[in-house]
Formats: sequence, C-alpha cells, structure tokens
Amino acid sequence: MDLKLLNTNQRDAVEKIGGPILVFAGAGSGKTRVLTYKIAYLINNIGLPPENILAVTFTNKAAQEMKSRVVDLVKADISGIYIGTFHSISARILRREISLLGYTNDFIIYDQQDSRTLIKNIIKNLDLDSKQFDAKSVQIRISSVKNLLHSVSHVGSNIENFNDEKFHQIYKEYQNELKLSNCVDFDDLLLLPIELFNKNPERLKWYQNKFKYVLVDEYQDTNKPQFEFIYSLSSSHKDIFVVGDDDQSIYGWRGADISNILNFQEAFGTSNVIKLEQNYRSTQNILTAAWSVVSKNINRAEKKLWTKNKKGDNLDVIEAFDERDEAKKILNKITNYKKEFNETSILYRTNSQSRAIEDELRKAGIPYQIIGGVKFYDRKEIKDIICYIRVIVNSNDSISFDRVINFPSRGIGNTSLNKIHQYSKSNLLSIFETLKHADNLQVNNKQTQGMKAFYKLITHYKKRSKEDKGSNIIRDLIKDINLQAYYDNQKTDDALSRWENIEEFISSMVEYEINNKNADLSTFLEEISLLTDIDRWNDTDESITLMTVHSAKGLEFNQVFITGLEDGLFPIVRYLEDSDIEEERRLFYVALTRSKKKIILSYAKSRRKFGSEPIITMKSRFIAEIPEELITFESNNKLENNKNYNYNVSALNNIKNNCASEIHIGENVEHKVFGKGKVINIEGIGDNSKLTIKFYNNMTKKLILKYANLKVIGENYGK
DNA sequence: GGCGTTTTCATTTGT
DNA sequence: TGAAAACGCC
Repeated sequence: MDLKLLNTNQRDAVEKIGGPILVFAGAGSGKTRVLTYKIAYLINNIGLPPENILAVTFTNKAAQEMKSRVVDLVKADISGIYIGTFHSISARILRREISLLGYTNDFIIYDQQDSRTLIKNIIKNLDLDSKQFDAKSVQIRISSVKNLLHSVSHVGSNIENFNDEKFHQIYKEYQNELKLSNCVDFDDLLLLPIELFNKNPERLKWYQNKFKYVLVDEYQDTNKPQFEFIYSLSSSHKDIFVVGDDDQSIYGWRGADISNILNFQEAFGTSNVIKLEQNYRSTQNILTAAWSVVSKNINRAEKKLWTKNKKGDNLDVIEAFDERDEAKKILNKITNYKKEFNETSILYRTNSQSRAIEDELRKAGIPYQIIGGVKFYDRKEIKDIICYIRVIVNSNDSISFDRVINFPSRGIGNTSLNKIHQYSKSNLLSIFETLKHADNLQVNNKQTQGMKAFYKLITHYKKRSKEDKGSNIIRDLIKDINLQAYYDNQKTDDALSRWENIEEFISSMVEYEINNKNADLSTFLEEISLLTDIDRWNDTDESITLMTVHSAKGLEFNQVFITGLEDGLFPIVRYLEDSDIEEERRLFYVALTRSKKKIILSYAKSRRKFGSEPIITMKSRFIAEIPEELITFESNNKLENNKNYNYNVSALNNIKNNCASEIHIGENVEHKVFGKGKVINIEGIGDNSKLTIKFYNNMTKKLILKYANLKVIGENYGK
C-alpha cells in the first residue's frame, strides 16, 4: 500500500486515528479511495482485525467494490469485516438477535408494496373510509413517523383530532400485524436494532466492543434512525470516521437529515475536520458550471472545489420540440460522440421520462440498460414466486399467503379467505396452520379440498427446504403448480415474457447459490429484498445507462446527458419552498458532477403527461444559473446537419469494418442485445437503411443499420 | 368464485 | 400511457 498516491489531505484523513473524524469530500475528490485506504490502513498499519471494522456504504454494489479494493491493498482475507448498507447491516444483526424482540430469525422483509397491502387491509378492517384514509398517504405518514423515532404510544399520546386518532389505530394495528406475521418493513430494519440496544444494554456493549472502528460513507444522507444506530455503536469509543458532502444531500424527502453532517462536531464532541477540495474527475468547465449552480444555495458548509484538469468542452444545450424530439436529438448526439456506450449515461428527474428515450434507443438498436422504474423483483410473476418462497420459509406471513393461496386458482376466493383469517385470529393459529382445520371452516367441499391441497403442497416443500437447494425446490414447485402451462395457455407475448422472467429468476437463484456457500431460501429472500437495480447493474457492458439523478449518485461517466430541464420537472418544485429548491439544486449539482468530460443538457418546449395532450413547458431556471460563456446552444440548423453527415460517413466505415461485407436479405447476423437472427427485409439504402430482422428467440425487430452494430455470421449459419 | 371488461387515476426521487 | 381497482356477467 503506497500512501504517496494520496494528496496531503487524503493522506491526513487516512492516517489520523483516534477520535471522531469528519471528512468533507467534494464531488470527485477521491473519497472512495480515502475510504478504502483508510480501511486497509487500519488493518495493515494499525493491526486492527477486519472483524472489528464496520463500514457503511450507500449501495451493496459500492460495498462489494470497496471490499475487493481493500483486499487488493492488504492482500489478506478480510471476510470478517462488516461492510454494507445500513439496511443490510441491520438485517445481519437482526438475524442473530431478533429473538430478543419477540420475532424469530426467519423473519421476512416487507417491501413497500407489501406494506401498502397490509395497510389497505387494516383500513378496510377498521371500516374506515378508504378515500379519507388512503393507503398510500397513511404509509407515507407511518414511515415519516418512524423516521422521527416516534413509537406507537408516542403517537397515541399526541392525538389532536379524529384523523390523528384513526391514524394511531392504523399504525398500532400495522405494527401488531407485522409482528404476528413475523415480518419487518424497511423502516423497522433500522428501528429494531436501536430498540434492541435500548432494551439489552449488554448486547449493545457487545457490539460496541466488536465494532472498534466505524466508517460511514455518504454521511449527508443519513436519517435520524441511522444516526442513532451509529451513535449508539460508536459513542463509547468515538472511533468514528464519516465522509460526506452537504452539497450532495438529496434524500431530505425520505428523512435524511442534513444537520447530521452539519452538527457532527456537536454530537460526537471535538473532532478532526478534513476537507477534500481537489477534484480529479471533471474538466474545469464542468466544475465551474457545477460550482456556479450550487453556490446559489444559502444553507451549506464553507468550502471550495478546484481542479488541475484542463478546461475541456463547453456544455451543450439542446432545445427540443417535445419529449420524442428530445429523445431523437439525444440519439443523434450519442452517435456524434465517440462510441463509448458504457461511458455514457442519460439522466432524468423522474423514471417516467425514460420511455421516450428508451423507444428511440430500441428503434436504433443501441444497447442500453435502465436502472430503476419497475424493478425485476417487483414484477407480478416474480413476486408470485417470491411469495411462495416466503410462505415456505415463514408460516405466519399472511400478506404473502393471501397472494398465493389462490394463485393459480384453487377456488379459494375472498369469502373463503376471510373465513381463514377469522379462524386464524380467534384460534391464535398461524395463517398457514389454519388450513389444517379446513374442515371446521364451513366452506364448500371444493374450497376445503383446495385448502388441503395447498397445505400439503407447502408442507412438502417446507420439509424439502431443509435438505435441498432452493433452486431445485422452486423449480419443482413451479412444475407442481403447472405455472408454465398457465402462462403458455394465454398465448400472448406478455405471458411469454413473464415465463421468461421466471426462468431468469431461477437462474438468479442458481447464481446466488454458487456465490454463497450458506445459501438457503431465507438468505436468498433477504438478499433480494435489499438488492437494488444499481446493485445488479453491469457497468462494463457496452451499453448506455439510463437512470434517475438519484440513482447516479456516486457514479461517473465520460459523457452525461441531463434531460427534461424544464421548470416544474427539474426542478420539480410543487410548492415553492426554499428548502425544496435547494435540494433540487443539489440534485442538479450531483447530475453535473457525474461527468468527466462532456455534458449535454436538454429540454423540451412541450411535454405530454400520461400520454395526453402536450403541455407547454418552460426552460429550467437551472440552465440560466450556469455562466453563459460555458454553454453552447444548439438548434436545428444547417451546421448540425453537416455534422450528422460527417458522422454518418464514419459510422458507415465502422459498419463496413465490422461487417466485412454488405448486408442483404437472408443474411444471418448477430446483435449485442437481441442475439442471432436473420435479415428478412431491408428498406432504404446505405447505412440509413432499415433492416427487419427475425431473431432466433422469435422476436422480430426493425433496426437501422448504422446504429445496430451487427455482426454478419454468414448465410448458412444454422440453416 | 372466476374471469373478462371498463374505469380510474397516477408521477417525484428509493432502501 | 398503462397498471390496478371496480364492475358485471357467467
């Protein structure tokens, strides 16, 4: 490990040991490097065993990367280290300790959708007006109450009106049901360890003693429970090292408390404060632009970022007619620039903006990956399987039970289901064990048989789950319930792709089992509940990445598009409050500082909402906050057409080099994303021609030759 | 109870 | 636009 590779302040941050340390790390100032060197330094130079280190990162992917970089530096086994997100570390602790709180260690982690279903049921059961108490707003309120560390009884003693009273009832019932189901929600994951430590000081002491050094990344985005968590672990020894940047605080809406970083010294006592102000990532122009923007904020810590990097290009601004035009112009730009697809990212404020861009990329055959939006594990067909697994792992999980008891149909509808629930409640049986008493439920024979069949099925797999691999079990279960036939019979593309997703899901189980020696159904469930799209993201793939600015935090690319720069969309401000606009501005700052070389800003003069009539929009105020001399405005003029023409010639050369022959009908070709296929039609000539290709997976696509980047694999391939 | 059709309503951002 | 809820018929 060569500390000479670090600048003075970075080195200072690495070598200073003892007492609280706060590092203000500006964008691109090498903070990941500091964190990895620091951990390596603790292990190698200080002699601290890895199992005494707790490091909190923002994503699981970041944790993995950090771990492998540390291994490279210390060249030793560090598998004992605790490194991960707040949520995954909390889950890990709870797996060992949760019995102290009256749950069992095979608890299930409910996602937002599960929580909402539960809340919806509770509202219904309490006979409340579902308009007045809509599940979504109640869910948001419960979450924010939890983030303030307000318990059910705390809420109960602060009731001011009818609404509060009913809310208290729902909250209370919600926590009851979670516990009965042996389930926790995302917020509980952070709250339960705190409760555990409060109630069991000797467990707290044990963990304080275990985690002799605590490191936290992205400290500006920690919320109250997260602060409590690390404070209780580290306040005894004060060996805590946090890294953050108040200018990049973008999670205020989910309870992140910027005062955690601004008041760090107050909370932990006299601390070393180190500032990393040299930016190694971006060009001078990008940094100046970003700095001019964020400097407009009032509420921020004193610092200044600088760079030795060269000036670089101006920032381009594209004006488009509407969102489709915007997408087309982006596409043009992408091909205008060097073909470093994996070094290009398209960012937007809201997930729904991805559609128009996605459509254009797909049409052009440019490979891309989308992060966020509907997550893989949230898809209906996947969630069904997950709920089967949950029921196998945990007999008490009633939300998951409800989902699969009648899927595929066993003739058990709402009426029977209600009877099951009632019987379960009045006889204090787990929802699953209630089925054992199907004969007492006063339902018709068809229903009774259905229940018994389901009971037998799950019992069988419960038993097998103790002796066989999860992937085998689920494969067999899927066969037992005839799932493939269920989808095949629908004979729609949609059903087909759903079945393909299920196959992919099983592959992901297999992969997980290969990578994890102690894999079982329960650990697999935990893994997927805490995985995000970013964690699954393949950043070495030759493809463009589309994501929200929030998802892009911590990442960097050569070329970054920031799209939808319209007032009302970015910034998305609803109520013109100063604190909101400052967070939006920080978000824009984060977006700008993702880029190393090139930034393209775009906005549309009109935009459709929900695919309805276009609404006239206005250019974002943020564009005007960038010094004019750093910006090149582009519009539809001759100059740009010329540029396109020049580019197309080189694109054609590229194709020629790649293909080594001209493409004609009947040719077999290979596409990076869609695989192998046969050209069945060609419209137009030259590199602009549109090819219709039937791929071997039965998909037929129209692609434009110059973008499709096809490999010719010969006419006789596979006949 | 099942299943197809109509209607409604939503968009910040995500662990 | 498109998914989920509500509706209505078998």
